[in-house]
Amino acid sequence: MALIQNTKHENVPALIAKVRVSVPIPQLNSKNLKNEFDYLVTDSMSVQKGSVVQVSFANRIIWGIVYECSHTTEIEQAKLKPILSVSQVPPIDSVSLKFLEQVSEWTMAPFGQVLRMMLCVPNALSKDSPVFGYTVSSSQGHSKQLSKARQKVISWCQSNPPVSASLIAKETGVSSSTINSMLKAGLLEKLEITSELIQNKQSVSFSLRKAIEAASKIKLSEEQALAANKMAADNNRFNVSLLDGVTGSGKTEVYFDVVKRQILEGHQNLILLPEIALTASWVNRFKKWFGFTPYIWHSGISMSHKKRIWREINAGFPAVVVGARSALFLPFSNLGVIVVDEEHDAGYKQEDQVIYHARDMAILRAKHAKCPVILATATPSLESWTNAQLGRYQHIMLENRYGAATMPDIQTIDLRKFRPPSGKWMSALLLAEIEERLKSQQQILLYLNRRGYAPLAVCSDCGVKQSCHQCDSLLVTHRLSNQLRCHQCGIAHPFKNKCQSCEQTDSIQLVGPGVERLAEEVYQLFPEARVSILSSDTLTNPSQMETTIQSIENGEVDIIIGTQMVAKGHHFPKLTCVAVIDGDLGLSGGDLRAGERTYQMLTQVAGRSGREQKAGSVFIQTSEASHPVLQALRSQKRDDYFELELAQRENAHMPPFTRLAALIFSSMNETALAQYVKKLESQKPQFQNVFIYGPAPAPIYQIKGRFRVRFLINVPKQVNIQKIILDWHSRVDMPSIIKRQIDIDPYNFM
DNA sequence: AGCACGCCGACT
DNA sequence: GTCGGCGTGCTC
Repeated sequence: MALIQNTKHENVPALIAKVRVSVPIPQLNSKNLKNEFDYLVTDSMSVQKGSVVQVSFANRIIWGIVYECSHTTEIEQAKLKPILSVSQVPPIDSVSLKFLEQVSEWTMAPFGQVLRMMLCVPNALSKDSPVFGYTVSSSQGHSKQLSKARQKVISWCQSNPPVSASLIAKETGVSSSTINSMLKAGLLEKLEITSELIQNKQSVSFSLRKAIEAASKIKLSEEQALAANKMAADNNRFNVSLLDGVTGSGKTEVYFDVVKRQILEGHQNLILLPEIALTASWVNRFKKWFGFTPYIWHSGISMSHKKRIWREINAGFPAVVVGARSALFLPFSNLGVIVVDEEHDAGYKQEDQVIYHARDMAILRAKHAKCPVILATATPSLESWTNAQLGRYQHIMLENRYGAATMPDIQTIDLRKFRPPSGKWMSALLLAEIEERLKSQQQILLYLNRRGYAPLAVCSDCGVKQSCHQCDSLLVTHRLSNQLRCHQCGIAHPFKNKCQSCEQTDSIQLVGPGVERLAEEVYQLFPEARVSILSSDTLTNPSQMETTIQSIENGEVDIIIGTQMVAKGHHFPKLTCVAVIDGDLGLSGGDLRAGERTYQMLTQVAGRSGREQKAGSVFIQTSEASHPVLQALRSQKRDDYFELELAQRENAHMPPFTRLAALIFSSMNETALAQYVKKLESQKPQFQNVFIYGPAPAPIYQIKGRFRVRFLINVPKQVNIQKIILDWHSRVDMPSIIKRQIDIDPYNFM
């Protein structure tokens, strides 16, 4: 933190100190773990730890962060370059830096790559180019006769503060060349205006408070208020609350209330959502409560908005940021509370570059910022639920739906007893229920988590299942686009009804249902009904999504057919019946979390039913009606199922009782990869309770020409898995043609 | 990340 | 014979 002092030299900037700068490059280098490089400081600059500086690096200019001041260096003087400039933005908070360090340590990603996530808005760091505004020239009286256009401009400018030419042109309806010529003629004067509103913490805080006061007051139920008070009571230190409320219980409003208290205190607040598709209706709810719009942060936000948000957050202004997982890496310096909504959602797992789980990193961030975290969900992850049971998290339950709404009644339909006719997917029992709802004008949601028309296309002549050439996965038939598509890599072939193997024509048989095929069945049986299909194939952009959601809310749709994109977050007031077409989907398959995920998904879908006055019902078609997941759903005894699942995990020595890490090595060179991996295998650490499985070909062995081999490590929770991996790998030099990917706490076992 | 350097296929 | 493909290596 030492400020570099001035030297006596007057004109020539003297090189007076060496500092170590961390640069955002994704290179992993065992000798330089923090991607630090030494630079010289001239006496005209003042830098301290956290200062954002511009340096010349490998023939280009990049932004980095000063990490160490006034130190000695082993680098020869001639190689050292000076820092080019210091950014105007305040130095990055040391708490933020510590957080980045720990993310890098935990995920084993290079520090530079983690740093890059924070320095992702270069525009925010560089100085703004000056912005000019125009006013009526003071020096000159208008001696000459003015044209109409010029008169307009003069009178507009006289009664307005100086603004940009384009704004004047827009306001007065003249062309910008008029303004230019007036400037030349000396009628207007150009002067620099401050581009950013000159604001400070106090004024921002004041206007947010004003907005909240003006917003309509919505009353929390007694249960909600109790929950909010409990969480707000323990406000100014690190703690985790699991806000565990049934679907429709109004969790959002409860954490809104906590956030509101923090904003009134002048703090910054971060609310994470698992996907941006949910934000539109969420933001509307927010505005109603707070009377202002939160800062929205995700990959689609424009650079100019990001710049403004980044700067205000870095300057410590009070704010509410709602965003995707990347929002965690904003330079917060004044955090009040972090909320992780839909805590259980797999969308929080970042699977590329720095591999992390946003929920876990949010908790880490809060620990450093000494602020509370709220994990909100109707279906906690087993990890969080266990932590709550053990008392590590404060467990806050909301057991009732908001207002008059009650929980839906959940039944299973045994497909072995009530088998639909061949090529059809809805049982007679279900059809009767649908008919009844249609008569009384209630909405029905048919849930089938399968895109397209049919998941399997098989040749009736030679029996070959049509599959993808690059991916080892089956091709899905899409009727609406008349294509065969691979859902793994996205490749699409026109559907020609010709076998890829024996080339027989008209031999392809389509097996199994997708949403398109289900829609076909619905059209036949209920020709009068108004049907809408919601899948990522039919709704390709947010505005399409909006209009469809709107038409459902307005009651312009009778039957909704949807994939998992309808399962979460939506509130359809007229929807009273949810039918899960295939409740077995997802229960099978060797995935560690298959049961847990199915439970969460079905609970979420079921939760769409009966969210207002009319009671809802849910029907799940299944041929495994006695499966524990379905039993738990029927009896609405979630915790019994969790206990059962946990017992199984404990038995199998699996998370949350142990910790996993997946290591994937890949290379174009198959033999070099095999050799390296064999060496690694021979050096496997031998500890009690540390299990290393592999090497085994990854489930998708080849991607884009790279061969992939995987190790899986399983250790007791208290073991430092990162250290084990590091020690192990330091024993064998990795050839540079091999790439290494480390996934701590993997969710995806592909 | 970028960007230069370096070693093997299709071209005037 | 060269032009340029991208695989590999380096950056204070």
